[in-house]
Amino acid sequence: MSKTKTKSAIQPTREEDYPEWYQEVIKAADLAEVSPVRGCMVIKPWGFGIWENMQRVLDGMFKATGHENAYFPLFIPKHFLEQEAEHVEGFAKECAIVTHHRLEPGPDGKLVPAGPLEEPLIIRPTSETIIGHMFAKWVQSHRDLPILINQWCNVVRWEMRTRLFLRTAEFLWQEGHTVHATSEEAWQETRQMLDVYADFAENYMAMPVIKGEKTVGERFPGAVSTLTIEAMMQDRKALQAGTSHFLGQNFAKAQDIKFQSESGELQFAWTTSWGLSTRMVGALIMTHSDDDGLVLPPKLAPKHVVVLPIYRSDEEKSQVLAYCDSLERRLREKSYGGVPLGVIRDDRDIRGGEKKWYHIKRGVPLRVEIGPRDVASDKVFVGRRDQPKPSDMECGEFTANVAQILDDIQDGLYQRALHLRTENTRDIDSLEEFQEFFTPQSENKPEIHGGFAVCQFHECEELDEILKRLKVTIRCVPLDDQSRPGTCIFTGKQSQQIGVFAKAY
RNA sequence: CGGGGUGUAGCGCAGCCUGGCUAGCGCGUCUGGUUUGGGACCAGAAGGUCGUAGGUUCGAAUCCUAUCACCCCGACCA
Repeated sequence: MSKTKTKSAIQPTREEDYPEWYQEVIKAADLAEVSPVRGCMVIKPWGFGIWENMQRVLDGMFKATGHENAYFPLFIPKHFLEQEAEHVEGFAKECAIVTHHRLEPGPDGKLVPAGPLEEPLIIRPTSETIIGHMFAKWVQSHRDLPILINQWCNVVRWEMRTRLFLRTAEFLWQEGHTVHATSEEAWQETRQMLDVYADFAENYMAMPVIKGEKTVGERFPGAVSTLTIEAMMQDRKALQAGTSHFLGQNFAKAQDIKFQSESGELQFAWTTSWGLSTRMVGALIMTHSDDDGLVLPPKLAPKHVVVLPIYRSDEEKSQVLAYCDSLERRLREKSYGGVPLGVIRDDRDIRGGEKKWYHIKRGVPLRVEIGPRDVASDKVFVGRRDQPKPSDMECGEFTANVAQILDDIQDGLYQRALHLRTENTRDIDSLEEFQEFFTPQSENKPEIHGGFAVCQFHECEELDEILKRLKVTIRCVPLDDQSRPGTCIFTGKQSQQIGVFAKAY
């Protein structure tokens, strides 16, 4: 055992080459693959199943907080994007543009674009402008407010680098857009949705997050304030997992979203927007998976239990399968996390070991192996994805406790992730220590190092340069920590706030 | 968009420098057999316009030119 134990299902291991490990986990779990289209991925059923669960949970949360779903066009007329100055500047470089509406055969027989459009159409990188345009029509009176809208859709941002789920030219997300009569109410909405995201991350993804505010440099283009949830991946880098923006009156003024107040005067409205994308699937992978492949938090797993019948003769087969039928029936009556327990059976005619590893690599939380011996003793052989060794259980005990076992896995994953973050978060009060913290031992092939550094700081150009050199970014100013006066550890200037610093995706 | 690299079977690669029989290897696939509470073994088989277009040559995966795509390092980013 000790001899073979060193070999993991995924190679390289996290320690050996984290980025490569990440790619291999996706491949081994059959979540997605690169497409023939530059920068775009194909999400395969197992990966899309995770996203569907994310959608289901989040959609429920949005509706519980009073939001409604709607749909707006994929195309945005170019001049819409030009309305808000900072917004244009932030997104112009990464826009895909449609300039024609027809194809015609060219001289060499190949199709060439014809019928140029009078005004080019931008493929939405985000929908503030098109939705704001509609809002301007919908809002007349204070009685029309608030407007609480969410849309599930795809967006395109023409990025240079591609990493499956983390950064692709096209990705899926939800974007919430709301309009309010007062600044206070819009702020409250911005905070509320950040809390919804944090709730989702911690209680469904089992991923601890830090809630914070982005600094000016990291803010959403056009926003007054951007709130974020930041998570630590297993390579100790930070991943921005969701953002909620207080847009103030910037977009309302740019797009003329006005209403008549109770007292009859015309006022600009206050807007917010908030979004969370398929990047969360990447976050989930990098938070929990191990050197044997994907590990899924049960609350978002497309399936919870896989039943693996084991038999040789036809006689054994009928016995074992009958037993599986009855077990599966009982399991399907159960529910977990508000949905029926997801049970699948794998009775493909392949070797048992191969089959077992197939499901380990895909991250199915529970494997139940049933052979003639188990049938005879009314036991099941239960393998938990979060534990190396399977164990025998009374069949009745298993079916009675399956939800609790899944909860236990869910909780264990959260605790493990929280532990990693706690272990690798450090309060730092000198530049020397900061540099040491973020400098790998070996320069050529940097080992996993660093983490979250919590430091007193003051935003300025000098700080930007230091951070750029170290490839570190300010993740956020944590909301939980009250601002406190002190000295910037980088420049010695007066400082009013502390920040979380990390290398980031 | 700058700097570097790679395109050869479904996947991973060798061959290229120094041009030469019918382009190889590993994994996977298929067939047969032996196995069977564990990612097995043996034997056999299928599968390639060597990224694309042009050029040099008696002869090009190999040399030259152009082009496209992808990867890595920068700049940008949910």
